[in-house]
Amino acid sequence: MQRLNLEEIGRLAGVSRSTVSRVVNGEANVSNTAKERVEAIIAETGYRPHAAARSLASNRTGVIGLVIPSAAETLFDDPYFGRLILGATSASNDMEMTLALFLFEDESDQQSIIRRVIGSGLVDGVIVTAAEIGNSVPDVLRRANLPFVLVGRPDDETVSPHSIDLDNPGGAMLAAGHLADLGRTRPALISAPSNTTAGIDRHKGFIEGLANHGLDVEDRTAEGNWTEASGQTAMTSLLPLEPDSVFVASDRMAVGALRAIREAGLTCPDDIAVVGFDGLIPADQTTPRLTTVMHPVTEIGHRAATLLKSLLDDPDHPAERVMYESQLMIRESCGHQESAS
Amino acid sequence: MQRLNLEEIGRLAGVSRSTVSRVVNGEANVSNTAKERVEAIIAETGYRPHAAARSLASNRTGVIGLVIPSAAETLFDDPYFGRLILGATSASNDMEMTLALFLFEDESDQQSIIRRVIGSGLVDGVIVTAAEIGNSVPDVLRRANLPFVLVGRPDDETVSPHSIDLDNPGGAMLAAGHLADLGRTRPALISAPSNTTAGIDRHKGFIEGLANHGLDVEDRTAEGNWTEASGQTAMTSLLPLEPDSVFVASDRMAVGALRAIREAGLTCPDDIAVVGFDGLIPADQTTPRLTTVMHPVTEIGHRAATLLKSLLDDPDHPAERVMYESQLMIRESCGHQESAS
DNA sequence: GTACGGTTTGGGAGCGCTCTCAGGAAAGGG
DNA sequence: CCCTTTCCTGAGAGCGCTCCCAAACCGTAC
Repeated sequence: MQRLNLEEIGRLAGVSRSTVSRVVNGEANVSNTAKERVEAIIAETGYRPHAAARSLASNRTGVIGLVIPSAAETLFDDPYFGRLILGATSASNDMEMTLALFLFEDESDQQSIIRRVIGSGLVDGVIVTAAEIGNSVPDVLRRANLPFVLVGRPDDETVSPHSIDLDNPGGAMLAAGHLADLGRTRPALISAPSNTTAGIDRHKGFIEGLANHGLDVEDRTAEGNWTEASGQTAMTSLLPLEPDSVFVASDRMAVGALRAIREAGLTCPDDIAVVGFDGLIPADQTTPRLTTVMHPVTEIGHRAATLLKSLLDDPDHPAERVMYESQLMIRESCGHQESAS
Repeated sequence: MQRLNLEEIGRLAGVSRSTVSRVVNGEANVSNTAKERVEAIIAETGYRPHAAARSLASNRTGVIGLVIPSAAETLFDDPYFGRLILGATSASNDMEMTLALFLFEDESDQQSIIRRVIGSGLVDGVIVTAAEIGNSVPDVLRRANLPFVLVGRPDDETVSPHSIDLDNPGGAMLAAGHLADLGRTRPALISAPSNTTAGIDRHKGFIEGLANHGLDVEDRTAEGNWTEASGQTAMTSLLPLEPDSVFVASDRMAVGALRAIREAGLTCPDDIAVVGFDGLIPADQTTPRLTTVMHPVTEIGHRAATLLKSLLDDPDHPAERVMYESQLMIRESCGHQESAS
C-alpha cells in the first residue's frame, strides 16, 4: 500500500504540495476554491500527515511526556497518580496532543529513560511530578533545556520556573482549625513521608494551625508512606497515647487509621475524630464518611498540561507558579460541627 | 545551541556519517578502532539520535500505544488499569520503547484519537483493552493494518489474531467449587457488567461451576459496574434472599459487598462467605481478609507489550492467543476449608 | 495603459536519519 | 605474485514534511 503524501494529494487536487500543506495546517492565504478541492480529496482518500516527517521539518512532535519518578509499586495504591494522569490526558486530548508516560521502577530506569527522552526530540516538553527531595530529574531537564512543568512544590526554587501546586500548608491548617473548633484537645498526626515536599508542607501546616489555637501534637506523631497499611500501623502505634483526634495526611492512610480505630474497639468520631487529605476516595467508601481536605488533582493535571502547552507555544512565557487553594470537606468522621456548638 | 547530528559526530571522529550510524545502531562490520573512536565522541558530546529523523527514514517510531476505550471516570477506581499500565510500562522500558497513553472520555474523543493515531505513523502498534462488546476500535485498527494486541477476550474472534486473556470462566469455577466444598448451599452472584466479555465469562463460569456440584444461584444474582458502591448496593439487594455465600466478580465490588454485610449486622464468613476476583487489593485491606481468584494483571500488561514487540519485529508472526490460568487464593472470607472437614 | 499594493501559488532547500551500493582495504588461496 | 573472498567504509538518494522566497495573479488607482 502506497503511502499518501502531500505531493500526491496535490496532484489529485491539481495544486502544489505547498498549497496542500497550507490547507492541512489551516493557514490563511489560500483561495476558497483551492481549499475546497484539497479538503475534498483529503476526505476522499483519508490522508493523514506523517507525524515523523512533520516533526523533522518543524521540530515539534505534538507529544508531551508525563514523568513520574516514583517507585512504581506504590504508584497505583493511591488514586492520586491515576487522577493526575486522567487530568493530563484530558487536556492533551483537547489540545490534540499525545501523552507519553514515563514511569521509573528504579534508578537505572530513570537514567535510561532520561537519556532516551533528552535530546532525542521525542517529546516537546514534559510534566514532572515531584518525587523525593533531591531527585535529580528536574535539574537534568533544566540543564537540557527541555520545557517542563513541575507538579508539586520544587524543593529548590531555582530548579523550575513553572510549577503547579496545592496549598498544602493551608489545607492542613484548615484541618487543625476544624479539630480545634470541635473542642478536641489531644490531636495526633499521621504524616506523609518527610522526604517529599507535600509531606513536609502538610506536617508543618498542621502543627502551625494547632499552635494558632494553642494546641500541640506533643509526641503524638507517626509517619506513614501513603499506603493504607502504613496508616493502620501508624494509628495503632498512636492509640496508647490516647489522642482524641488525628489528622492523616492522605485519605488512603486515613482508611487504614479508621480500621485501626475500629479494630481497637474504639469508635470514630466519638472516641477519635479523623480528618483526611486529598478527597480522592468516594465518600461512601468509609464508615463513617471521611471529613477531608479536598485536593483537585484532576484539575491540577489538566492545568499542568495546558500550562506546558503555553510554554511550548511561547518560549518567553513568564515564570508561572500556580497555587490551588484547598477546601475542607466536612462529612462525619469528626462529628457534627454546628450541632456541637 | 547547534544540534549535533551524525555528520558532525562523524567529522569529530574522523569517519563518515554511515559509520557513526552503524555504531549507534550496534551493527556488525565496524572495525574496533572506528567503533571506539565514535563511542568516545558520543560519550563526550552526549549525542542522541533524533527520533523523528530516524522514524522518517526507517518507518519505525519506537512508540507503542496503550488504548483504553473506557469511560475515564471509572477508570482508576479499580486498580486494574493501573496495574495494566504498570506492566506495559515495565516491558516498554526493558525494550527501550516509549509508551503513549490513549484514554477516551467519550465517543468523540475516540473518533479524534483514532484518526490521529491511524496513518500518521505516530506509533508502531498498540495494545487495546477490551471494552464494551461491540466497540469498534479493534475493527478500525484491523482495517487500518496497524499491528495490535488485544487484552481480554475479543467479542468477535475474527477481529484480532492476537490476544492475551485470563481464563475467566476457569477462575469463576474455582470460586464455585470452593464454596461448594465448604458446604455452602445458597450461593449468590454479584456479576460484572454483562456488556463486557470478562463480565459474561465470570458469570458463566460461576453458574457452570455451581452446576457441577448440583448447586444453583436461582434468583440470587445482581449486576454491578466494577465500583465499590455498586458492590454494596448489589449485596444489600441480595440479603433478603438469605444467601449463605456470594461470588463477587471483582475485589473492589467485593469490598462493597463486605461493607453491606457488616452494615446489615451480619458477619463474614460465618453468615455469608465471600469470594472476590482479581487479587489486586492488598490482603490486609479487608476484614476479614478476602479469598479471591488471582488475576496476574501486571504480568498480562507486560506480556501484551512484549508480544506486540514480536509482531513489530516479525510481520509474519503467527496468530497468538495467550491464556493465563487463574488461581484461587484462599484467605479468610469463606472460613477455613481444612479444619471444617 | 501602466503602476502598484496585496493575495495566492509553486518550487527549492533542507530537517537528520537509514538504506543500498559500489569501491577500497585486508586477508587468504592457488 | 595475482586473484578471489571477506570485511569495512563513504557517498548518494530519499523518507514527507515545513519554511522561505520569488513569481504570478488580481483588482484598483492614476
